[in-house]
Amino acid sequence: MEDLTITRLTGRDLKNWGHLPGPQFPDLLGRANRMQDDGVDVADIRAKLASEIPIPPEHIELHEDGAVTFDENLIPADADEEKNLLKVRETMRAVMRTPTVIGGAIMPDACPAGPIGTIPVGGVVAAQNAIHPGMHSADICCSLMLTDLGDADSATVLDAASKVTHFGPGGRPQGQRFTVSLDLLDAFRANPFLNNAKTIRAAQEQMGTQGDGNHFLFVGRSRQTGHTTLITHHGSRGPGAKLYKAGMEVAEKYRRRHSPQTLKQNAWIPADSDDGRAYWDALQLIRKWTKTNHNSIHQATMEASGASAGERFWNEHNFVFRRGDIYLHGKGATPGWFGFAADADPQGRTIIPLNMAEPVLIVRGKDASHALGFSPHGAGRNWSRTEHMRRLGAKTANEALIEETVGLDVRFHAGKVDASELPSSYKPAAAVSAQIESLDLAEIVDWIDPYGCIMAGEMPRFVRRPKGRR
DNA sequence: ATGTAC
Repeated sequence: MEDLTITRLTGRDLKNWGHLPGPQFPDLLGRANRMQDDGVDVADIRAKLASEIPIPPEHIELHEDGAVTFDENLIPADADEEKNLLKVRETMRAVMRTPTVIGGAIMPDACPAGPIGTIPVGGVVAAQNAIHPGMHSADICCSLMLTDLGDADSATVLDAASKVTHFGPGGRPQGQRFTVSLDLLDAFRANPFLNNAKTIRAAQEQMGTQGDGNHFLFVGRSRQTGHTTLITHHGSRGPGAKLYKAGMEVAEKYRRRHSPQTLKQNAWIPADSDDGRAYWDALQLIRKWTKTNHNSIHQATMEASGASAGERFWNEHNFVFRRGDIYLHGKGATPGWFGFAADADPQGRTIIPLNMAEPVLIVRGKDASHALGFSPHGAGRNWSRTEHMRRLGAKTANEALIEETVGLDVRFHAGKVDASELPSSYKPAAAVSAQIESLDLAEIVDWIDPYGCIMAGEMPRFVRRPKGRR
């Protein structure tokens, strides 16, 4: 005789049918049981609920190793540079496996940054319909701005700048803050990636600040015009760092769902999603804030020195640029095609610094296809900070500074010489200049010979407090 | 890069 006992449906049955546990699960099971109580056949119940089985997330596989290639625009000059190139190559090769990536390039100043598979400094990555927060660097919109100050006295300008600019961590003290447009702050509040109390506060407190590391304020003289020239280098400071973090978090959610094989640092936000559109908008707002940051320091320096401004232009070298549906990520790479930004120099000029003792190059990019349209952003480093200290040997940072910056007025805001910013810490400037031209990346149209500069200077190393104690 | 995870 047939057994007519019907076992009551459980969550296990639903899972066997393909349903997934979640907030909707109790209701789903309740409905299944009620149908069963009403005498509905189990097969019919299963069929009735089938439309509620979630569609599994689409998984996107990595590219085969070597399937997507990148262009090398780097001529190593010695064993150190050979070693550097090998490391850059290895990390770039891993980056190229990212599913969204369709191409890449390295610049003459390329050097590794972070674990294998992280876009190097001096790296460019092209992705289709994807924004990779980890590929525009944490210092979103790190950039340079130049103002022609005519016949202003260089010493007067540098002294004035020393008084008005701000280096080091954090923002300006109360009473010395620069104003930030209320419209810009409102726009921050309207963007889901920027509508954060700490981001807004940092945007207010850190306007008119330059941070640390390789950021600088440089005064020099143009070979073309003979004019005194002010150049600043910094990025989006705290607000940008916060945006970077928020972007990485959202990208990580997509990565886990759709491409867990992709390296964490190469996670992306689909550009055509709501998240993608909001993140793109947030990048443009951070860019606007950064431009204002440069402008405010130039303006304050001019007012304090009595100089009047001639032409002014700027360019970012850590950013994402859109050409068609391709998103070009530059991490330490200068965009070199005409009109890379609506507010770029109408003459197509961009700014490439080398080191504190060398002229800053003014170039016109050649939109070289073998460089994805980019040129380098500086001289690049061959060694880590510790390796550089080792190579200085018995020489103190102060002695090295005196030796390497004869005739220049170099000031460290925090007082101590930062050895990692000395000229000897960078690749030979001449080699980078030569490669810009020999590799046909850009035309050098002017040189701003150094008078002097201000940098953050060495700061005491940050040590985190032991966990659980204060 | 950032007062370096709240």
